[in-house]
Amino acid sequence: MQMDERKKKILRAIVQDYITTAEPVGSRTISKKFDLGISPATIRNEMADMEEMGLIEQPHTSAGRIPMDAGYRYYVDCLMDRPELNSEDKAVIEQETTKRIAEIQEVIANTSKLLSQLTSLTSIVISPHREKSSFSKMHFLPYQPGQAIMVIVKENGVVENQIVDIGENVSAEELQKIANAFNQNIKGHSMVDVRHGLLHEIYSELTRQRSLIDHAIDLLSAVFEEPQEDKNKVYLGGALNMLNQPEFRDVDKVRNLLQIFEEDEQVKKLLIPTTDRLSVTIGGENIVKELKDCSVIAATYQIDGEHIGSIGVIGPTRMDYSKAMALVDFMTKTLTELLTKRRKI
Amino acid sequence: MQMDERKKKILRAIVQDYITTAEPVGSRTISKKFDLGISPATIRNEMADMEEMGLIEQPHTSAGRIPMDAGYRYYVDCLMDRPELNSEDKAVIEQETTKRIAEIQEVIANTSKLLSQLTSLTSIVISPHREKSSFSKMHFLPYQPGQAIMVIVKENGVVENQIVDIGENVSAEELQKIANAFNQNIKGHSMVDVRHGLLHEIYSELTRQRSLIDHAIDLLSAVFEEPQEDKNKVYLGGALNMLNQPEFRDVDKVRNLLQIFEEDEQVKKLLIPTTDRLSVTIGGENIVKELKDCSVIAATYQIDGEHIGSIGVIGPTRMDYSKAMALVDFMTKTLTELLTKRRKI
DNA sequence: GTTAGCACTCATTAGAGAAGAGTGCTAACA
DNA sequence: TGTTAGCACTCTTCTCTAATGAGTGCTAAC
Repeated sequence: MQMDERKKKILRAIVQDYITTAEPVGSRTISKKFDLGISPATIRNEMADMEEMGLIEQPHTSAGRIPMDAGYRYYVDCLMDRPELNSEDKAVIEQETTKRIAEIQEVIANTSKLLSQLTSLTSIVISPHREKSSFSKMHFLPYQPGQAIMVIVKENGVVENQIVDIGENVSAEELQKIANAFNQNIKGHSMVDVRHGLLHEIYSELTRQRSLIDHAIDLLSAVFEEPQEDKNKVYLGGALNMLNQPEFRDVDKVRNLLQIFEEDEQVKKLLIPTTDRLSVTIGGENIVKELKDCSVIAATYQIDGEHIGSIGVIGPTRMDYSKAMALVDFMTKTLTELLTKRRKI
Repeated sequence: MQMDERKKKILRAIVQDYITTAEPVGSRTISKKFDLGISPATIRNEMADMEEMGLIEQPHTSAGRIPMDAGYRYYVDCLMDRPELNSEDKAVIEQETTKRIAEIQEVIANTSKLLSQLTSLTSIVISPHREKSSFSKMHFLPYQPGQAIMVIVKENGVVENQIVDIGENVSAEELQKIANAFNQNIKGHSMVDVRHGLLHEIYSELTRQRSLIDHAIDLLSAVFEEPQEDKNKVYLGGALNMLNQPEFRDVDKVRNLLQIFEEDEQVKKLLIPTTDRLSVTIGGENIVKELKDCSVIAATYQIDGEHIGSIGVIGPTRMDYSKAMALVDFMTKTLTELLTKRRKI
């Protein structure tokens, strides 16, 4: 069966009405609200066809139609208005993002918050992968007797530090030697590399200064064995917005949903980009099967052309795709811009 | 009216039964489950007395009794078993806290998680006040042409860093001079102090090296004017545990509750300690009136005897006070210990 | 002072009937 | 041949009623 013009108009009407009302849409409603110039009976015939095609369904015999996943998919791909940002939202974003912010963590947290506010959906932002960044340099600073501050500079401009025990009898000069050995060997390598092999090279390099080696290895191991805590940290915003959706009137559903939100690994799965551009995952297309009634709009943001994290929103399949897509798209660009600029601060 | 021994036993039975079943407790139930040696009729008479005293109430005429706030209060103050930790929980805590953890943030996040797990309630931990910590030292490290890494060491052992623009024509020696001026003047002062007055002293100190002053002031201002973002950060754990309580079968209640959890300021209010020791706030005693059906167990943790943050759990008034109090108490001590030890690492 | 017995209250549950929304089908119409 | 009006039918939702059951308060007996 083909989707002729009239069917398209009717499907479009069904999706749009259902998005705003969350009620099954009947033939009479369409005939009255949308000026299609055809009678309810005709609409009924067309709807029966589209039901056969798997685009819409009836919750029960005497109810109107609601879109199925395939119906939303067709709507998003073929029927929807071009996603475009309204000027108020744009103004809000620009106002919020011009604030100068020091911490990269905060930039991302703010992005998440803003996105959920504007969409009234739940936002997900995944921060840059920590292990991917490469080393640039390492320094030691004096702290207290027996301790030093180890400062690690990465090539992406992130600086980390840690107080380390060095033992009373290690001098500043010795520390400098360790730092030098370190700097010569690992510049440009990622943490993963270091942990998986380079450690040994540094080790053999350092055997020439026998007295330092034990300390050095201990220090390096301590730092690299640090659990990969916040690599790919997940920021969720507006999880509560979900509770305003009539889809989640039931506490059990709410619990199941929030449970998934609490597991970072699950949330990460949702944002795996399917395309290079804006990706839209509808209902059952989701990898996480518990979210078969939710849709995800996602995109990746970049630094210097490299995809380093993801950003997206999640909501019921019955969401305003056009608005959500416009906002995710714009926020992705904004975030890319912000992070690229940040590097130069 | 007086609370004689028999009334106490009955109230104790009501509270304990209600805590486990969440159902109103009838006179027959008490007579059967608890071996008090008196008939339901007698229990009914006593219950009528206690209802008059405002300790218990009936949800409706033909229901059993449930404790009122005052009833819980009396139970906690006079009737409850001494809060004592069971050995399994203790073992779990000890196992979890012996892991070596680098970031103070993470120590606190873990504490929060652990506490919610063991109590099946929602945990709240408030991190140390950032502005209160005093300066110890400042360093500059080379980074890229025109930029340097500024490392700030606080007296509580926290180290922060930031990449700063210094202009192409500032040498390493000049930076060192700035650092020295800085170190001589502000050691032992808090960020607030610096912002509110010391800046000028440093300024006049530095006038002797006229060429450096502009840079110095700029750098300092930039760092200190940074918004006080994460001062008193709030960590919530197991907010979902609340949804398992029959008290929150209703989505509206869930939303109201989670809404409060999302506002850090509200959550902070809950933990304002009322006593120096473990504080128990029951139902309507809460400042946040939306939580009139919840109780909060809270305590403050310390570094070197100074109260620097709070820790607690929140749950329905119908909670296992004894267990919750034992756990909060023990975790407070554990956290104090962990943080004190950390300073010496 | 304590207890047994009993009438009473009120929430909860199940079932029946009415109302309403929307459909599918058939037959008439252009 | 496509469109429309009319109508019977289905299924949900709401309301009302009756039955059930838990638990009480009161009274009278122990």
